[in-house]
Amino acid sequence: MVVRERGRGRARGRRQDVLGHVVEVMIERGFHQTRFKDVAEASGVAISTLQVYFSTREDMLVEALRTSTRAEVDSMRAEVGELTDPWDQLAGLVDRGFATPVPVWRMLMEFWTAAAYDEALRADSHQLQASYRAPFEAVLNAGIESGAFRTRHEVAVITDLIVTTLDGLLYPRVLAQPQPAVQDLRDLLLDQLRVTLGVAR
Amino acid sequence: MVVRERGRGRARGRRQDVLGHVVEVMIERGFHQTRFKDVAEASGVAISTLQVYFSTREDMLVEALRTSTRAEVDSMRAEVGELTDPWDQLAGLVDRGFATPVPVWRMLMEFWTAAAYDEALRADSHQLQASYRAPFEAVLNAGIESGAFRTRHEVAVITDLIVTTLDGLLYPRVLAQPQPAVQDLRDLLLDQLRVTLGVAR
Amino acid sequence: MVVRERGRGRARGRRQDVLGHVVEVMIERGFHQTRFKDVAEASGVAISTLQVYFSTREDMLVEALRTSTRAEVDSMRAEVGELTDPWDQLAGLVDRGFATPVPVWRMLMEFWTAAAYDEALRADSHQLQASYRAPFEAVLNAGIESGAFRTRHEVAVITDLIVTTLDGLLYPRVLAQPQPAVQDLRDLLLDQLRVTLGVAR
Amino acid sequence: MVVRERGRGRARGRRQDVLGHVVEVMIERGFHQTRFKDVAEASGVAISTLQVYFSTREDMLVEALRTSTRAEVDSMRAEVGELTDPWDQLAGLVDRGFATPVPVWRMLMEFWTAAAYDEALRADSHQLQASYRAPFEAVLNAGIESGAFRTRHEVAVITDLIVTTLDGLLYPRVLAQPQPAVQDLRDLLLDQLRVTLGVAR
DNA sequence: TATGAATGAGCCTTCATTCAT
DNA sequence: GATGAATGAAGGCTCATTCAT
Repeated sequence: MVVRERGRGRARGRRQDVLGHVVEVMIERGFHQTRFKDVAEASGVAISTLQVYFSTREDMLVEALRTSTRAEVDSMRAEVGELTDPWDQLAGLVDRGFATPVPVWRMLMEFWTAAAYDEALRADSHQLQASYRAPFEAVLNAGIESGAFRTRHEVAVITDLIVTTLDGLLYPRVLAQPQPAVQDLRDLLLDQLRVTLGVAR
Repeated sequence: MVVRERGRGRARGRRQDVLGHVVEVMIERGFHQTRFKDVAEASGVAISTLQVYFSTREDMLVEALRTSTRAEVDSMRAEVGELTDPWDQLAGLVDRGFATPVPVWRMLMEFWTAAAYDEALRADSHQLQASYRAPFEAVLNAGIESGAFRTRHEVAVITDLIVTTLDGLLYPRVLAQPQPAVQDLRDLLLDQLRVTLGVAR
Repeated sequence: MVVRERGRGRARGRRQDVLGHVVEVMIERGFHQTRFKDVAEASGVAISTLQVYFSTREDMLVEALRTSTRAEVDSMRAEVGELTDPWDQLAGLVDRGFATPVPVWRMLMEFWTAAAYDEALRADSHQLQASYRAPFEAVLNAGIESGAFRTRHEVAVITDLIVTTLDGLLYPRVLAQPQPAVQDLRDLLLDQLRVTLGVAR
Repeated sequence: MVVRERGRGRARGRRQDVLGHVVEVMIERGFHQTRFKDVAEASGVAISTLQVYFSTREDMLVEALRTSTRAEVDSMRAEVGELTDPWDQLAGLVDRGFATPVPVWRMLMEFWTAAAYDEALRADSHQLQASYRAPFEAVLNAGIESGAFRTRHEVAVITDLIVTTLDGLLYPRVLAQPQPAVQDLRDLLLDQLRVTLGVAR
């Protein structure tokens, strides 16, 4: 029923479209450098219309970050769930993390740096972290329960290690730093996890 | 050498002082939110004087980031070198990383996010990364040569793992996220490194 | 005549209602500070509907002032006429002026200040003044004809004195100035009028 | 020493000049219609400079009103003092009031209407009223003490009557209303005051 | 008739920068 | 060398108004 693009609810869809453009612009120019003008040009929507949609520039940017980061984590969580073997699932999650495209890293960078100066966004970032960690902890717990994993470390700590390492990829990827070599790093990390979880090679 | 405090030297000293204030302000307000006005107020130096010192706002901020990040890495490298046992040295470096104070993380965050949009700063960041990695690689190589470490992984990759994990602490610390539990994470990381390097508990 | 509440009549009634709200808002915020938005919120009518009613913001405000000031003077004129003794009538008019409530003063203030910058409103203000003066002149003339008043001054000038004094109350009342003391002022004014009109105490 | 128009204190004089232009513009366009742009054009000073001088538009307007109203009252008070006979002094003050030029009335109108919506200005208006009333009360008291005036009314009330009547001239003058006839009104007012004060014709 | 959607015009404000002292 | 004065450029925001339903 895309046909009824005209009528009272038309603005709703356009608003959503714009949010996508906001993220694009933000990735290209950075949070604080993103002007209404930029988004207007990128989206073809008049500045004043943007203000009707989002009230304030800050609100626009924040909403864009909120929705896109949430969507990103949701898509990750959806993507796993299909595998059944605990180790495969874990490795899948890790691989997903290593495969994060640079634009997504940039978006996260904008989100987190903005959060460093914004109380509300910081709270959001905590929620986001919890959402991101959940699948890891779930898989680890499932593996332990099923006997596939055996470890003397706490699930939370193992998750810490994985997630922290993945987060540590952000700047190297965004800044195109020569190190780390992701493939080798990924192999080493999984190697160590096998030892830690008592999984045969 | 207090003598050259007058003449050209005095201005140089004042300039250096100002750079410290620039970093302070930048940590508090963020790179793009740091105005001449803020630095003038923090340092007690008139705006026009700041411009005499640094020409442009961007130049001022970039110089401040460059010098302070370099100083930070230099101080870290100086701090090690005293221990003799390879494992102790490695653990020392790791502990140093875990002990990084939040303000330093914030400074790094500003540096790296700025670098994401600035070619020159990005080059700087590559140099900085090399400087930061060097002591880790040196210790690892020394340990291998002395027979203290035995591993089938490349030194560069092991360094990748350590450094990436440490970098991954940045946002959690800056954003005061509940996870990771640094102490436990540190223990797990060292545990795994012991296995990887064939070091007895 | 509730019947013509539907059709063209209903809109007319709603329009009238809105005019009342316009005056309310104008008294609270001032002529030039009164936005469509304010009136829309106060009246529960959509902005675009207001524009259908009144075309332009200025038109809306002007119409509201015109109708409300006229209504105010009309009500005053209606209120008198009942007393028979000329002096009582005159005193009644004066008392009515002294009893003018602050909101009415504010409305007049908005009307007159707007008129200072609007030719059409200024013409209205002249008409209004004439309407307001008429009862005073009528009473004075009647009193003179009946022999109740004896004076060597012209009726118009006496009216001037009364009306000007009453007008002079506007800002003190609106601004809640400590002076004048209205009761005492009223007594003194009437005292002097007795002398001027040759009326015994 | 007008010569040192250049140097550190140059801005001071320019600022004062601008305030005059602000009043001019305000008289012509009204308080709320006075834009930075208008003042910039009238004074030849750049908008941003105006903001350096006065910070905010509102501040600029308020300061202009404050200083000009004060100056106006001061000049009135200075102008009297020269006469010696109490009645002549009183009549002089009244005549001064009747002679108030329309631009001054407009300025007062702007001041008072602005004060109606601004707490701080309202306080100013109270002060201004006190300053304006003072000479009237002084003359009345002096006349009573010297025996030139004899009255059973309080000085404050007589002052109320005079000042209120004068204030009542504001809108008629600003709006060029046909009434009152100022000369006749002035004569009647003075006639009545003679009676009230027991002064022979 | 009534209203939601969209937009351009205009204004205040912040800020870096130039200039003169 | 250091600083106050002045200004242009640019962005956010408010608001009236037009258009389509």
